[in-house]
Amino acid sequence: MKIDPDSSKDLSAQIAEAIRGEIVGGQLIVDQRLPSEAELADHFEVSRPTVREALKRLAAQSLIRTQRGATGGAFVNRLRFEDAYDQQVTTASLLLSMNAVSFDVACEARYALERACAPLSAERRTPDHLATMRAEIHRQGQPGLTDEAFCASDVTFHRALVDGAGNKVLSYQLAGAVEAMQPLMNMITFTARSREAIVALHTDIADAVEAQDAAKTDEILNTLEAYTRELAHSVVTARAQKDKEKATA
Amino acid sequence: MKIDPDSSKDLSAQIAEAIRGEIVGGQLIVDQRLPSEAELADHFEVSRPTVREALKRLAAQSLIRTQRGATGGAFVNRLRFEDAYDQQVTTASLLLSMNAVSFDVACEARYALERACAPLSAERRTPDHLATMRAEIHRQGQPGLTDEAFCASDVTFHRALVDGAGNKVLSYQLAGAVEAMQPLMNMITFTARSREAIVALHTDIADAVEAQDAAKTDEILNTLEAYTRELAHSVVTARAQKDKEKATA
DNA sequence: GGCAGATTAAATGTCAGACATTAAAATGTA
DNA sequence: TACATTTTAATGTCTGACATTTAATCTGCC
Repeated sequence: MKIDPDSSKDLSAQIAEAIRGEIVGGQLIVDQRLPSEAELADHFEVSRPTVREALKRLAAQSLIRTQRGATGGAFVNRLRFEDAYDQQVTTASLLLSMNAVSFDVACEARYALERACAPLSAERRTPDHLATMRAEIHRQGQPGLTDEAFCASDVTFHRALVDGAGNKVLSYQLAGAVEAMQPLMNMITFTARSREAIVALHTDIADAVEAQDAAKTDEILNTLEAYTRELAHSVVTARAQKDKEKATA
Repeated sequence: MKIDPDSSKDLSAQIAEAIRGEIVGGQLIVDQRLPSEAELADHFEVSRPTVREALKRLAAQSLIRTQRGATGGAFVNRLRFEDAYDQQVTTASLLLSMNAVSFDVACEARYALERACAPLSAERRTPDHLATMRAEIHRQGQPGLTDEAFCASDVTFHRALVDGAGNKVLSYQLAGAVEAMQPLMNMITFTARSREAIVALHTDIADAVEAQDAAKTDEILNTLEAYTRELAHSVVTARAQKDKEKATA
Protein backbone atom coordinates (compact mmCIF):
# COMPACT_ATOMS: atom_id res chain seq x y z
CA MET A 1 0.00 0.00 0.00
CA LYS A 2 1.09 3.53 -0.71
CA ILE A 3 2.19 5.89 1.99
CA ASP A 4 0.87 9.40 2.65
CA PRO A 5 3.11 12.40 2.88
CA ASP A 6 1.91 15.55 4.62
CA SER A 7 0.06 16.82 1.59
CA SER A 8 -2.84 19.24 1.52
CA LYS A 9 -5.52 16.57 1.74
CA ASP A 10 -6.85 14.95 4.89
CA LEU A 11 -5.03 11.87 6.02
CA SER A 12 -8.34 10.02 6.09
CA ALA A 13 -9.03 11.03 2.49
CA GLN A 14 -5.61 9.82 1.41
CA ILE A 15 -6.00 6.51 3.18
CA ALA A 16 -9.44 6.03 1.72
CA GLU A 17 -8.00 6.78 -1.68
CA ALA A 18 -5.22 4.26 -1.22
CA ILE A 19 -7.59 1.49 -0.19
CA ARG A 20 -10.05 2.37 -2.93
CA GLY A 21 -7.22 2.05 -5.39
CA GLU A 22 -6.46 -1.45 -4.16
CA ILE A 23 -10.08 -2.45 -4.56
CA VAL A 24 -10.50 -0.96 -8.01
CA GLY A 25 -7.14 -2.31 -9.08
CA GLY A 26 -8.01 -5.80 -7.98
CA GLN A 27 -5.38 -6.22 -5.26
CA LEU A 28 -8.24 -6.55 -2.78
CA ILE A 29 -10.94 -8.87 -4.03
CA VAL A 30 -14.56 -9.31 -3.09
CA ASP A 31 -15.22 -10.58 0.43
CA GLN A 32 -11.58 -10.29 1.36
CA ARG A 33 -11.00 -9.02 4.85
CA LEU A 34 -9.02 -5.84 5.31
CA PRO A 35 -6.47 -5.61 8.10
CA SER A 36 -7.97 -4.56 11.41
CA GLU A 37 -8.25 -0.90 12.24
CA ALA A 38 -5.34 -1.19 14.62
CA GLU A 39 -3.17 -2.82 11.97
CA LEU A 40 -4.12 -0.23 9.38
CA ALA A 41 -3.37 2.53 11.85
CA ASP A 42 0.01 0.95 12.46
CA HIS A 43 0.70 0.51 8.77
CA PHE A 44 -0.23 4.05 7.74
CA GLU A 45 1.30 5.47 10.92
CA VAL A 46 -1.83 7.30 11.98
CA SER A 47 -4.28 6.90 14.84
CA ARG A 48 -7.26 4.63 14.83
CA PRO A 49 -9.88 7.42 14.58
CA THR A 50 -8.21 8.60 11.38
CA VAL A 51 -8.34 5.09 9.95
CA ARG A 52 -11.97 4.83 10.98
CA GLU A 53 -12.84 8.04 9.15
CA ALA A 54 -11.24 6.59 6.05
CA LEU A 55 -13.21 3.37 6.38
CA LYS A 56 -16.44 5.28 6.84
CA ARG A 57 -15.78 7.08 3.59
CA LEU A 58 -15.46 3.75 1.81
CA ALA A 59 -18.53 2.40 3.56
CA ALA A 60 -20.53 5.39 2.34
CA GLN A 61 -19.78 4.29 -1.21
CA SER A 62 -20.68 0.68 -0.46
CA LEU A 63 -17.12 -0.36 -1.21
CA ILE A 64 -16.72 -2.09 2.13
CA ARG A 65 -18.96 -3.45 4.85
CA THR A 66 -18.00 -3.87 8.49
CA GLN A 67 -18.83 -6.60 10.91
CA ARG A 68 -18.38 -6.59 14.64
CA GLY A 69 -17.30 -9.42 16.83
CA ALA A 70 -14.43 -11.86 17.03
CA THR A 71 -14.13 -12.67 13.33
CA GLY A 72 -15.31 -9.22 12.36
CA GLY A 73 -13.59 -6.47 10.49
CA ALA A 74 -13.95 -4.61 7.23
CA PHE A 75 -14.62 -6.64 4.12
CA VAL A 76 -14.56 -5.71 0.47
CA ASN A 77 -18.18 -5.49 -0.51
CA ARG A 78 -19.62 -6.96 -3.68
CA LEU A 79 -21.17 -3.87 -5.19
CA ARG A 80 -24.63 -4.96 -6.21
CA PHE A 81 -26.79 -3.34 -8.81
CA GLU A 82 -29.40 -2.42 -6.21
CA ASP A 83 -26.87 -0.57 -4.07
CA ALA A 84 -25.47 1.30 -7.04
CA TYR A 85 -28.99 1.98 -8.19
CA ASP A 86 -29.94 3.74 -4.96
CA GLN A 87 -26.83 5.85 -5.04
CA GLN A 88 -27.44 6.78 -8.63
CA VAL A 89 -30.97 7.93 -7.97
CA THR A 90 -30.02 10.23 -5.11
CA THR A 91 -27.01 11.55 -6.98
CA ALA A 92 -29.00 12.21 -10.12
CA SER A 93 -31.80 13.87 -8.16
CA LEU A 94 -29.37 16.19 -6.43
CA LEU A 95 -27.64 16.97 -9.70
CA LEU A 96 -30.91 18.08 -11.23
CA SER A 97 -32.04 20.11 -8.25
CA MET A 98 -28.70 21.76 -7.57
CA ASN A 99 -27.73 22.67 -11.09
CA ALA A 100 -30.87 24.30 -12.31
CA VAL A 101 -31.38 21.65 -14.95
CA SER A 102 -34.38 22.65 -16.97
CA PHE A 103 -37.32 20.39 -17.38
CA ASP A 104 -36.69 20.24 -21.10
CA VAL A 105 -33.10 19.05 -20.78
CA ALA A 106 -33.98 16.40 -18.23
CA CYS A 107 -36.99 15.28 -20.20
CA GLU A 108 -35.02 15.04 -23.41
CA ALA A 109 -32.36 12.95 -21.71
CA ARG A 110 -34.88 10.66 -20.17
CA TYR A 111 -36.75 9.91 -23.34
CA ALA A 112 -33.59 9.62 -25.42
CA LEU A 113 -32.36 6.94 -23.06
CA GLU A 114 -35.71 5.27 -22.96
CA ARG A 115 -35.90 5.12 -26.74
CA ALA A 116 -32.50 3.44 -26.64
CA CYS A 117 -34.06 0.63 -24.61
CA ALA A 118 -37.32 0.38 -26.45
CA PRO A 119 -36.19 -1.72 -29.45
CA LEU A 120 -34.50 -4.22 -27.19
CA SER A 121 -37.51 -4.28 -24.91
CA ALA A 122 -39.85 -4.86 -27.84
CA GLU A 123 -37.73 -7.82 -28.79
CA ARG A 124 -37.26 -9.46 -25.41
CA ARG A 125 -39.98 -8.36 -23.00
CA THR A 126 -41.47 -11.23 -21.01
CA PRO A 127 -45.14 -11.69 -20.06
CA ASP A 128 -44.11 -10.42 -16.64
CA HIS A 129 -43.06 -7.06 -17.98
CA LEU A 130 -46.22 -6.74 -20.04
CA ALA A 131 -48.33 -7.63 -17.00
CA THR A 132 -46.65 -4.94 -14.92
CA MET A 133 -47.21 -2.36 -17.63
CA ARG A 134 -50.89 -3.29 -17.98
CA ALA A 135 -51.37 -3.21 -14.22
CA GLU A 136 -49.88 0.26 -13.94
CA ILE A 137 -51.98 1.50 -16.83
CA HIS A 138 -55.04 0.27 -15.01
CA ARG A 139 -53.97 2.01 -11.83
CA GLN A 140 -53.35 5.25 -13.71
CA GLY A 141 -56.91 5.22 -14.98
CA GLN A 142 -58.51 5.04 -11.57
CA PRO A 143 -60.21 8.18 -10.30
CA GLY A 144 -59.15 9.76 -7.05
CA LEU A 145 -55.49 9.03 -7.61
CA THR A 146 -53.22 11.77 -6.29
CA ASP A 147 -50.75 13.40 -8.64
CA GLU A 148 -47.89 11.87 -6.71
CA ALA A 149 -49.33 8.39 -6.92
CA PHE A 150 -49.89 8.93 -10.62
CA CYS A 151 -46.23 9.89 -11.08
CA ALA A 152 -45.06 6.93 -9.02
CA SER A 153 -47.09 4.62 -11.19
CA ASP A 154 -45.65 6.32 -14.24
CA VAL A 155 -42.15 5.54 -13.00
CA THR A 156 -43.05 1.89 -12.41
CA PHE A 157 -44.53 1.65 -15.89
CA HIS A 158 -41.45 3.03 -17.55
CA ARG A 159 -39.14 0.92 -15.42
CA ALA A 160 -40.97 -2.17 -16.62
CA LEU A 161 -40.45 -1.00 -20.18
CA VAL A 162 -36.75 -0.49 -19.55
CA ASP A 163 -36.32 -3.75 -17.65
CA GLY A 164 -37.94 -5.50 -20.58
CA ALA A 165 -34.71 -5.01 -22.48
CA GLY A 166 -33.22 -7.64 -20.20
CA ASN A 167 -29.95 -5.78 -19.83
CA LYS A 168 -29.01 -5.03 -16.23
CA VAL A 169 -26.52 -2.38 -17.20
CA LEU A 170 -29.13 -0.52 -19.19
CA SER A 171 -31.68 -0.83 -16.39
CA TYR A 172 -29.18 0.56 -13.93
CA GLN A 173 -28.28 3.51 -16.11
CA LEU A 174 -31.86 4.33 -16.93
CA ALA A 175 -33.11 4.03 -13.39
CA GLY A 176 -31.26 7.15 -12.40
CA ALA A 177 -32.63 9.21 -15.23
CA VAL A 178 -36.22 8.06 -14.88
CA GLU A 179 -36.46 8.29 -11.13
CA ALA A 180 -34.52 11.50 -10.79
CA MET A 181 -37.11 13.10 -13.03
CA GLN A 182 -39.88 12.37 -10.59
CA PRO A 183 -39.50 15.49 -8.44
CA LEU A 184 -39.71 17.58 -11.59
CA MET A 185 -42.68 15.62 -12.84
CA ASN A 186 -44.40 16.11 -9.51
CA MET A 187 -44.61 19.80 -10.21
CA ILE A 188 -47.11 19.08 -12.94
CA THR A 189 -50.76 18.99 -12.07
CA PHE A 190 -52.35 16.24 -14.08
CA THR A 191 -55.85 17.11 -15.15
CA ALA A 192 -58.34 14.39 -15.89
CA ARG A 193 -57.94 15.03 -19.59
CA SER A 194 -54.16 14.88 -19.56
CA ARG A 195 -54.25 11.66 -17.59
CA GLU A 196 -56.56 10.21 -20.13
CA ALA A 197 -54.15 11.15 -22.91
CA ILE A 198 -51.19 9.67 -21.09
CA VAL A 199 -53.02 6.45 -20.31
CA ALA A 200 -53.94 6.17 -23.98
CA LEU A 201 -50.29 6.58 -24.99
CA HIS A 202 -49.16 4.10 -22.38
CA THR A 203 -51.68 1.62 -23.74
CA ASP A 204 -50.30 2.19 -27.21
CA ILE A 205 -46.80 1.56 -25.93
CA ALA A 206 -47.80 -1.65 -24.20
CA ASP A 207 -49.57 -2.78 -27.36
CA ALA A 208 -46.58 -1.99 -29.54
CA VAL A 209 -44.16 -3.71 -27.17
CA GLU A 210 -46.42 -6.73 -26.98
CA ALA A 211 -46.56 -6.80 -30.78
CA GLN A 212 -42.75 -6.49 -30.76
CA ASP A 213 -43.05 -3.48 -33.01
CA ALA A 214 -39.92 -1.46 -32.28
CA ALA A 215 -40.59 1.31 -34.78
CA LYS A 216 -44.06 1.89 -33.45
CA THR A 217 -42.80 1.96 -29.86
CA ASP A 218 -40.23 4.55 -30.81
CA GLU A 219 -42.84 6.68 -32.51
CA ILE A 220 -45.19 6.67 -29.52
CA LEU A 221 -42.37 7.49 -27.15
CA ASN A 222 -41.66 10.52 -29.30
CA THR A 223 -45.30 11.55 -29.06
CA LEU A 224 -45.27 11.01 -25.31
CA GLU A 225 -42.14 13.10 -24.91
CA ALA A 226 -43.66 15.95 -26.89
CA TYR A 227 -46.85 15.74 -24.90
CA THR A 228 -45.03 15.71 -21.57
CA ARG A 229 -43.03 18.78 -22.51
CA GLU A 230 -46.12 20.56 -23.72
CA LEU A 231 -47.83 19.78 -20.44
CA ALA A 232 -44.91 21.13 -18.44
CA HIS A 233 -44.85 24.31 -20.50
CA SER A 234 -48.53 24.94 -19.96
CA VAL A 235 -48.01 24.55 -16.23
CA VAL A 236 -45.14 27.01 -16.30
CA THR A 237 -47.01 29.59 -18.34
CA ALA A 238 -50.11 29.21 -16.21
CA ARG A 239 -48.04 29.80 -13.11
CA ALA A 240 -46.41 32.83 -14.67
CA GLN A 241 -49.83 34.20 -15.58
CA LYS A 242 -51.01 33.77 -12.01
CA ASP A 243 -47.96 35.54 -10.66
CA LYS A 244 -48.56 38.39 -13.03
CA GLU A 245 -52.15 38.76 -11.89
CA LYS A 246 -51.01 38.71 -8.31
CA ALA A 247 -48.46 41.42 -9.02
CA THR A 248 -50.95 43.77 -10.63
CA ALA A 249 -53.58 43.17 -7.94
CA MET B 1 -33.48 17.11 12.80
CA LYS B 2 -34.46 13.59 13.67
CA ILE B 3 -33.05 11.77 16.66
CA ASP B 4 -31.45 8.34 16.73
CA PRO B 5 -32.61 5.59 19.02
CA ASP B 6 -30.37 2.65 19.79
CA SER B 7 -31.17 0.84 16.58
CA SER B 8 -29.06 -1.71 14.81
CA LYS B 9 -27.25 0.76 12.60
CA ASP B 10 -24.19 2.78 13.51
CA LEU B 11 -24.83 6.13 15.10
CA SER B 12 -22.64 7.73 12.47
CA ALA B 13 -24.68 6.10 9.71
CA GLN B 14 -27.90 7.35 11.25
CA ILE B 15 -26.58 10.86 11.65
CA ALA B 16 -25.27 10.89 8.09
CA GLU B 17 -28.67 9.68 6.96
CA ALA B 18 -30.44 12.43 8.89
CA ILE B 19 -28.26 15.15 7.43
CA ARG B 20 -28.46 13.70 3.95
CA GLY B 21 -32.23 13.81 4.29
CA GLU B 22 -32.09 17.48 5.11
CA ILE B 23 -29.97 18.18 2.07
CA VAL B 24 -32.06 16.13 -0.31
CA GLY B 25 -35.24 17.52 1.18
CA GLY B 26 -34.08 21.07 0.74
CA GLN B 27 -33.96 22.10 4.40
CA LEU B 28 -30.25 22.60 3.95
CA ILE B 29 -29.44 24.49 0.80
CA VAL B 30 -26.31 24.84 -1.26
CA ASP B 31 -23.40 26.62 0.43
CA GLN B 32 -25.23 26.73 3.72
CA ARG B 33 -23.02 26.06 6.70
CA LEU B 34 -23.83 23.14 8.94
CA PRO B 35 -23.53 23.54 12.70
CA SER B 36 -20.03 22.95 14.01
CA GLU B 37 -19.00 19.44 14.93
CA ALA B 38 -19.29 20.30 18.60
CA GLU B 39 -22.82 21.63 18.13
CA LEU B 40 -23.85 18.60 16.12
CA ALA B 41 -22.40 16.33 18.77
CA ASP B 42 -24.38 18.21 21.36
CA HIS B 43 -27.56 18.11 19.32
CA PHE B 44 -27.42 14.41 18.51
CA GLU B 45 -26.08 13.61 21.96
CA VAL B 46 -23.04 11.78 20.70
CA SER B 47 -19.32 12.43 20.80
CA ARG B 48 -17.41 14.48 18.28
CA PRO B 49 -15.59 11.53 16.66
CA THR B 50 -18.97 9.98 15.90
CA VAL B 51 -20.16 13.18 14.29
CA ARG B 52 -16.95 13.35 12.33
CA GLU B 53 -17.44 9.85 10.97
CA ALA B 54 -20.89 10.88 9.82
CA LEU B 55 -19.52 13.98 8.11
CA LYS B 56 -16.82 11.94 6.37
CA ARG B 57 -19.51 9.70 4.95
CA LEU B 58 -21.22 12.72 3.46
CA ALA B 59 -17.93 14.12 2.21
CA ALA B 60 -17.25 10.83 0.42
CA GLN B 61 -20.40 11.43 -1.60
CA SER B 62 -19.47 15.03 -2.32
CA LEU B 63 -22.53 16.18 -0.42
CA ILE B 64 -20.51 18.45 1.86
CA ARG B 65 -17.11 20.08 1.86
CA THR B 66 -15.18 21.16 4.92
CA GLN B 67 -13.04 24.17 5.54
CA ARG B 68 -10.67 24.80 8.39
CA GLY B 69 -10.06 28.03 10.17
CA ALA B 70 -12.09 30.57 12.07
CA THR B 71 -15.02 30.81 9.66
CA GLY B 72 -14.65 27.20 8.67
CA GLY B 73 -16.97 24.29 9.06
CA ALA B 74 -18.94 21.92 6.89
CA PHE B 75 -20.86 23.38 3.97
CA VAL B 76 -23.46 21.88 1.72
CA ASN B 77 -21.66 21.27 -1.52
CA ARG B 78 -23.06 22.10 -4.92
CA LEU B 79 -22.86 18.71 -6.55
CA ARG B 80 -21.25 19.39 -9.89
CA PHE B 81 -21.51 17.23 -12.95
CA GLU B 82 -17.78 16.53 -12.90
CA ASP B 83 -17.92 15.23 -9.33
CA ALA B 84 -20.88 13.02 -10.06
CA TYR B 85 -19.20 11.94 -13.27
CA ASP B 86 -16.13 10.63 -11.47
CA GLN B 87 -18.21 8.74 -8.99
CA GLN B 88 -20.29 7.24 -11.73
CA VAL B 89 -17.29 5.98 -13.62
CA THR B 90 -15.76 4.19 -10.64
CA THR B 91 -19.12 2.81 -9.57
CA ALA B 92 -19.93 1.55 -13.05
CA SER B 93 -16.46 0.03 -13.45
CA LEU B 94 -16.77 -1.83 -10.18
CA LEU B 95 -20.25 -2.99 -11.05
CA LEU B 96 -19.00 -4.54 -14.25
CA SER B 97 -15.92 -6.15 -12.74
CA MET B 98 -17.66 -7.45 -9.62
CA ASN B 99 -20.80 -8.83 -11.19
CA ALA B 100 -19.39 -10.83 -14.04
CA VAL B 101 -21.11 -8.65 -16.61
CA SER B 102 -20.37 -10.12 -20.00
CA PHE B 103 -18.76 -8.13 -22.72
CA ASP B 104 -21.87 -8.52 -24.85
CA VAL B 105 -24.21 -7.07 -22.23
CA ALA B 106 -21.95 -4.13 -21.51
CA CYS B 107 -21.31 -3.51 -25.16
CA GLU B 108 -24.99 -3.63 -26.01
CA ALA B 109 -25.78 -1.15 -23.25
CA ARG B 110 -23.06 1.19 -24.33
CA TYR B 111 -24.06 1.33 -27.96
CA ALA B 112 -27.75 1.50 -27.18
CA LEU B 113 -27.11 4.57 -25.07
CA GLU B 114 -24.79 6.03 -27.65
CA ARG B 115 -27.35 5.63 -30.40
CA ALA B 116 -29.76 7.50 -28.17
CA CYS B 117 -27.41 10.47 -28.27
CA ALA B 118 -26.46 10.25 -31.91
CA PRO B 119 -29.50 11.94 -33.48
CA LEU B 120 -29.23 14.86 -31.08
CA SER B 121 -25.52 15.09 -31.68
CA ALA B 122 -26.00 15.08 -35.44
CA GLU B 123 -28.34 17.99 -35.01
CA ARG B 124 -26.37 20.11 -32.60
CA ARG B 125 -22.67 19.22 -32.72
CA THR B 126 -20.41 22.25 -32.85
CA PRO B 127 -17.19 22.62 -34.86
CA ASP B 128 -15.40 21.94 -31.60
CA HIS B 129 -16.88 18.50 -31.28
CA LEU B 130 -16.11 17.70 -34.88
CA ALA B 131 -12.53 18.87 -34.44
CA THR B 132 -12.06 16.62 -31.42
CA MET B 133 -13.43 13.66 -33.31
CA ARG B 134 -11.16 14.29 -36.29
CA ALA B 135 -8.15 14.73 -34.05
CA GLU B 136 -8.77 11.44 -32.29
CA ILE B 137 -9.29 9.66 -35.58
CA HIS B 138 -5.92 10.94 -36.70
CA ARG B 139 -4.31 9.77 -33.49
CA GLN B 140 -5.87 6.33 -33.86
CA GLY B 141 -4.30 5.96 -37.30
CA GLN B 142 -0.78 6.54 -36.11
CA PRO B 143 1.50 3.53 -36.00
CA GLY B 144 3.17 2.50 -32.77
CA LEU B 145 0.18 3.37 -30.66
CA THR B 146 -0.29 0.99 -27.73
CA ASP B 147 -3.59 -0.81 -27.34
CA GLU B 148 -4.31 1.15 -24.19
CA ALA B 149 -3.68 4.47 -25.86
CA PHE B 150 -5.88 3.37 -28.74
CA CYS B 151 -8.68 2.57 -26.30
CA ALA B 152 -8.25 5.87 -24.48
CA SER B 153 -8.52 7.71 -27.76
CA ASP B 154 -11.59 5.66 -28.58
CA VAL B 155 -13.19 6.83 -25.34
CA THR B 156 -12.37 10.47 -26.12
CA PHE B 157 -13.82 10.12 -29.59
CA HIS B 158 -17.08 8.68 -28.33
CA ARG B 159 -17.28 11.22 -25.54
CA ALA B 160 -17.06 13.98 -28.12
CA LEU B 161 -19.88 12.34 -30.02
CA VAL B 162 -21.99 12.15 -26.88
CA ASP B 163 -21.15 15.67 -25.75
CA GLY B 164 -22.21 16.88 -29.17
CA ALA B 165 -25.79 16.31 -28.12
CA GLY B 166 -25.39 19.34 -25.88
CA ASN B 167 -27.29 17.76 -23.03
CA LYS B 168 -25.34 17.61 -19.79
CA VAL B 169 -27.61 15.02 -18.27
CA LEU B 170 -27.09 12.72 -21.22
CA SER B 171 -23.33 13.26 -21.16
CA TYR B 172 -23.26 12.44 -17.49
CA GLN B 173 -25.23 9.26 -17.89
CA LEU B 174 -23.27 8.09 -20.89
CA ALA B 175 -19.90 8.80 -19.37
CA GLY B 176 -20.32 5.96 -16.94
CA ALA B 177 -21.23 3.46 -19.60
CA VAL B 178 -18.53 4.44 -22.06
CA GLU B 179 -15.69 4.76 -19.63
CA ALA B 180 -16.61 1.75 -17.53
CA MET B 181 -16.29 -0.30 -20.70
CA GLN B 182 -12.65 0.62 -21.08
CA PRO B 183 -11.19 -2.12 -18.88
CA LEU B 184 -13.15 -4.66 -20.87
CA MET B 185 -12.06 -3.12 -24.14
CA ASN B 186 -8.47 -3.21 -23.00
CA MET B 187 -8.58 -6.99 -23.10
CA ILE B 188 -8.82 -6.81 -26.85
CA THR B 189 -5.65 -6.82 -28.88
CA PHE B 190 -6.17 -4.52 -31.80
CA THR B 191 -4.43 -5.73 -34.90
CA ALA B 192 -3.38 -3.29 -37.58
CA ARG B 193 -6.24 -4.46 -39.75
CA SER B 194 -8.89 -4.08 -37.03
CA ARG B 195 -7.60 -0.61 -36.20
CA GLU B 196 -7.89 0.31 -39.83
CA ALA B 197 -11.48 -0.89 -39.89
CA ILE B 198 -12.36 1.02 -36.74
CA VAL B 199 -10.73 4.20 -37.98
CA ALA B 200 -12.73 3.89 -41.20
CA LEU B 201 -15.97 3.54 -39.23
CA HIS B 202 -15.05 6.46 -37.00
CA THR B 203 -14.42 8.55 -40.09
CA ASP B 204 -17.81 7.56 -41.43
CA ILE B 205 -19.39 8.58 -38.13
CA ALA B 206 -17.64 11.94 -38.13
CA ASP B 207 -18.74 12.50 -41.72
CA ALA B 208 -22.33 11.58 -40.98
CA VAL B 209 -22.45 13.77 -37.89
CA GLU B 210 -20.92 16.64 -39.79
CA ALA B 211 -23.53 16.15 -42.51
CA GLN B 212 -26.16 16.08 -39.75
CA ASP B 213 -27.36 12.75 -41.06
CA ALA B 214 -28.91 11.05 -38.03
CA ALA B 215 -30.03 7.91 -39.82
CA LYS B 216 -26.61 7.31 -41.30
CA THR B 217 -24.95 7.84 -37.93
CA ASP B 218 -27.26 5.32 -36.37
CA GLU B 219 -26.51 2.82 -39.08
CA ILE B 220 -22.74 3.10 -38.71
CA LEU B 221 -22.97 2.82 -34.94
CA ASN B 222 -24.80 -0.45 -35.47
CA THR B 223 -22.03 -1.64 -37.74
CA LEU B 224 -19.42 -0.56 -35.23
CA GLU B 225 -21.19 -2.37 -32.42
CA ALA B 226 -21.37 -5.56 -34.44
CA TYR B 227 -17.72 -5.27 -35.39
CA THR B 228 -16.64 -4.63 -31.80
CA ARG B 229 -18.50 -7.68 -30.57
CA GLU B 230 -17.09 -9.81 -33.34
CA LEU B 231 -13.61 -8.66 -32.43
CA ALA B 232 -14.16 -9.52 -28.77
CA HIS B 233 -15.46 -12.95 -29.68
CA SER B 234 -12.48 -13.73 -31.85
CA VAL B 235 -10.21 -12.76 -28.98
CA VAL B 236 -12.11 -15.01 -26.60
CA THR B 237 -12.09 -17.99 -28.97
CA ALA B 238 -8.42 -17.48 -29.78
CA ARG B 239 -7.62 -17.48 -26.11
CA ALA B 240 -9.68 -20.61 -25.55
CA GLN B 241 -7.84 -22.30 -28.42
CA LYS B 242 -4.52 -21.41 -26.88
CA ASP B 243 -5.56 -22.76 -23.50
CA LYS B 244 -6.63 -25.99 -25.18
CA GLU B 245 -3.29 -26.36 -26.91
CA LYS B 246 -1.53 -25.76 -23.66
CA ALA B 247 -3.64 -28.38 -21.95
CA THR B 248 -2.87 -31.03 -24.56
CA ALA B 249 0.81 -30.19 -24.74
C1' DG C 1 -17.69 -38.97 24.53
C1' DG C 2 -20.91 -35.36 23.63
C1' DC C 3 -23.48 -31.38 24.49
C1' DA C 4 -25.10 -27.04 26.94
C1' DG C 5 -23.58 -23.22 29.13
C1' DA C 6 -19.96 -20.05 30.72
C1' DT C 7 -15.72 -17.86 29.51
C1' DT C 8 -12.49 -15.69 26.69
C1' DA C 9 -10.65 -13.08 22.94
C1' DA C 10 -10.68 -10.10 19.13
C1' DA C 11 -12.70 -6.99 16.68
C1' DT C 12 -15.59 -2.76 15.92
C1' DG C 13 -18.38 1.06 18.19
C1' DT C 14 -18.21 4.92 21.27
C1' DC C 15 -16.55 8.27 24.41
C1' DA C 16 -13.68 12.01 26.78
C1' DG C 17 -10.24 15.21 26.68
C1' DA C 18 -6.33 17.19 24.82
C1' DC C 19 -3.30 19.39 21.46
C1' DA C 20 -2.06 20.94 16.56
C1' DT C 21 -3.20 23.54 12.65
C1' DT C 22 -5.54 26.70 9.94
C1' DA C 23 -7.54 30.96 8.40
C1' DA C 24 -10.31 34.80 9.17
C1' DA C 25 -11.36 38.57 12.08
C1' DA C 26 -10.15 41.77 15.60
C1' DT C 27 -6.68 44.56 17.44
C1' DG C 28 -2.79 47.45 17.90
C1' DT C 29 0.76 50.42 15.93
C1' DA C 30 3.45 53.43 12.78
C1' DT D 1 -4.91 54.42 6.34
C1' DA D 2 -1.96 50.49 5.97
C1' DC D 3 0.37 46.83 7.86
C1' DA D 4 1.76 43.56 11.37
C1' DT D 5 0.19 41.05 15.41
C1' DT D 6 -2.92 38.70 18.30
C1' DT D 7 -7.08 36.43 19.09
C1' DT D 8 -10.41 33.11 18.13
C1' DA D 9 -13.19 29.56 16.31
C1' DA D 10 -13.20 25.95 13.72
C1' DT D 11 -11.42 21.42 11.80
C1' DG D 12 -7.57 17.80 11.98
C1' DT D 13 -5.28 14.51 14.83
C1' DC D 14 -3.79 11.80 18.83
C1' DT D 15 -4.03 9.03 23.15
C1' DG D 16 -6.29 6.00 25.95
C1' DA D 17 -10.05 4.01 27.65
C1' DC D 18 -14.48 1.53 27.91
C1' DA D 19 -18.72 -0.78 25.72
C1' DT D 20 -20.55 -4.11 22.73
C1' DT D 21 -20.75 -7.80 19.71
C1' DT D 22 -19.66 -12.27 18.05
C1' DA D 23 -17.33 -16.52 17.37
C1' DA D 24 -14.30 -19.70 19.25
C1' DT D 25 -12.81 -22.03 23.25
C1' DC D 26 -13.13 -23.98 27.55
C1' DT D 27 -15.67 -26.19 31.37
C1' DG D 28 -18.68 -29.19 33.69
C1' DC D 29 -22.27 -32.31 33.69
C1' DC D 30 -24.80 -36.23 31.88
